[in-house]
Amino acid sequence: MGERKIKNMEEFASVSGISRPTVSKYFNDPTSVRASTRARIEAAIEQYGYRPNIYAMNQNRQLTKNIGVVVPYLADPFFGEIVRVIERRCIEAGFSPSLFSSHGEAEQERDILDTLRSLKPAGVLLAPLGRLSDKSAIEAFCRDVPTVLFDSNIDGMGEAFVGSDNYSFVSQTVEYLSRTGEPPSFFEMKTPANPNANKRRRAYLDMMERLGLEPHVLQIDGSGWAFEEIGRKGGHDVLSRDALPTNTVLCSNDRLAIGFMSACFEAGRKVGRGAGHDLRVASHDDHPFSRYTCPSLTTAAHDYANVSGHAVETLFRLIESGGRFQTREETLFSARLIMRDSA
Amino acid sequence: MGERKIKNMEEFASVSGISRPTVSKYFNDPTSVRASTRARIEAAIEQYGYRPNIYAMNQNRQLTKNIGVVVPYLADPFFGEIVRVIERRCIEAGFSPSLFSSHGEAEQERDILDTLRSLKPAGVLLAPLGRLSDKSAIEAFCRDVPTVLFDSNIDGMGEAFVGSDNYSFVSQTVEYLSRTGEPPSFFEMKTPANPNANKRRRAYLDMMERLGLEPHVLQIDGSGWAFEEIGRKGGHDVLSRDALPTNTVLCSNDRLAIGFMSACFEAGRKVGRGAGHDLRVASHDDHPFSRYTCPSLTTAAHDYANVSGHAVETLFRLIESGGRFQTREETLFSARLIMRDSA
DNA sequence: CTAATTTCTTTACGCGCGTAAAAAATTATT
DNA sequence: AATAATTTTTTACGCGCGTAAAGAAATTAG
Repeated sequence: MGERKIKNMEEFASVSGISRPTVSKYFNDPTSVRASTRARIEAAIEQYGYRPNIYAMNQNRQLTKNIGVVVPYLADPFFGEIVRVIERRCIEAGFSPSLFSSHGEAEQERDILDTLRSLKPAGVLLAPLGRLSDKSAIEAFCRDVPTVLFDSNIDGMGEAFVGSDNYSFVSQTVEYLSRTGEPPSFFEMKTPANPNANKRRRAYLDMMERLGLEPHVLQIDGSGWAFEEIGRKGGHDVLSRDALPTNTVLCSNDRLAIGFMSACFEAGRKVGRGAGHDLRVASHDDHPFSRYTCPSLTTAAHDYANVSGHAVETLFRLIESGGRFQTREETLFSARLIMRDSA
Repeated sequence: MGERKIKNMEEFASVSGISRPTVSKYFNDPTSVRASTRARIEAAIEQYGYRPNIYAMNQNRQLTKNIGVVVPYLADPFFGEIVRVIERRCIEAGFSPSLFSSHGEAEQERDILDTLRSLKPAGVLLAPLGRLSDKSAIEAFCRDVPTVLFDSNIDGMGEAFVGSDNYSFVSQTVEYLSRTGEPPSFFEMKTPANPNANKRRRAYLDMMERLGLEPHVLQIDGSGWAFEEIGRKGGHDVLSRDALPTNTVLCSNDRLAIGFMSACFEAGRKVGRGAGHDLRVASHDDHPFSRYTCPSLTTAAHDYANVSGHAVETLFRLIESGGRFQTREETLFSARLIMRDSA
């Protein structure tokens, strides 16, 4: 690199000694040209630092090499991790990921889908808001663009869903908690934004019944995505009303648990197991910060690596299959119980 | 919306009864056409749901309407918030933000700058990795693309920098801590990734000298972005070595403090002020989770709103000025002390 | 109401690349 | 070495839009 600046593919083709259509073919798919030709082109790229104009490239291509990645909420470190893996895999496979966050708002989600449509992506990985999502907008989008849903499912939408098996989270925590101490109450938001929450509540009720235990669901007020504050306020409410039937609380998710534990601390209730502790708290998700709560939070971990990895692979297969699957695929990965000090 | 599908601008122009060049002008800048014309075009957009092909639009435009937004680390909720504000403001101003995260890796940062170059953005908001950044790559990039740095500064690069005044963080916390109790030691990573860390250490040393107090810096091992774990390990090390000269610790940033407090809890040391507590911990950043540590963390808050708001405004001014400022601007916003329960 | 000004229409060209078709060159097969 | 199969070159067109220039139309000023 260092020669004079190449203006366009015509010029690049001439300095590299390869015809323009072949160069164009190379940029569309490097493996589609003979190895010796590929080497010459790559040497020239190295030497001249040429990159084709992506706008001109994508204008006529029926399908671009773009992949849209949409998450509901960026300030949740959970998605930060997922996105990191997804982006890396996309780039390795020769795609250009475009990242979008709905920031918890349905209107934003709609706008993002609109924007994505005009990006003509080869495929989209979409983690929808959930309950708040404009279902019909998502449905219409999925009809036009090959889409794999992840994290939270919406029945029938997209060609596939990849996520965690909520039942496996709850069954493990409930089993563990009731085996090692008093049975848990279930602490959750009254109107949860995420459909996973409903699955978890049902799993809780089911597991308690199976174990022959009396279920007890604590539904707290609050809406939106400020889970910690909702958990804290709800926690204070529950504690002051003395609404806990046992000394064990199972939170629907870690962020709620972080808030709840903060309320416990403020109310002078000691969280942990064994002598000298007032109550046990456990939760689900293995949020990146759950290791650092005081005490560290016993939780059930997403199989982050498999969820993100399999979501990407599914999308690649979908793209290769021309954007449609015969039948909608649903893949759920099991959780892993992480025993720490809170329960 | 609901009529037949419009294929291109030619067709849209004819159904809307406006000539194509005028329609083109409208999409480039809606205010550049007469109000009555604008109304007719917008009615037609509404009716036919037409959106111009962004690839064709951007191909010939010397300057696109894209704005690149680059953050060093997505899994940090701090940046999630910043990005939310920035994106909203960009969209309101008629730009299309493209979000990128370096995920803590210099190579990724370089690749992102490469990608951004080919996006031909009108401007870029860049929060660099800091110490790890490939300075020469950033410098070369800033020469080609109008760039405003934010969060962490690199001397002389970009046309402007917008961030927080690290001195104001530390001076407030040091002043508060030494006024209300024993003077603080400063707890930080030996080789911090972020240049803000160095400014904070110097501010600590300076403030302690001013107050006529003996400074004491605790530099702990570890590199990378897993601050909580580094803080926890370093915390255990410091506590077990009995290396604290006073009962007060000031952490360089909240994530480190979260780890440190986790170590304190594990070691049975009670954090907080007043009787019955072993040590006080304070920190800087007002990380979204700092309210929910146990005890809640006393810290100095970024002026999030002003930093993100002013960064965007500065970039808009820069774009309007043709991409160059006479002299590099530096804007620092002061921190606000948030007194909670940890100190 | 006329003149000056602003806005719009008409016409026309080009951007950088995708892509199709036919011919030429290269490589593989027998 | 001759034939078949693959890959590349040549030639050519078009995508959807930006944009420039000249003239027509609409608006504003006087």
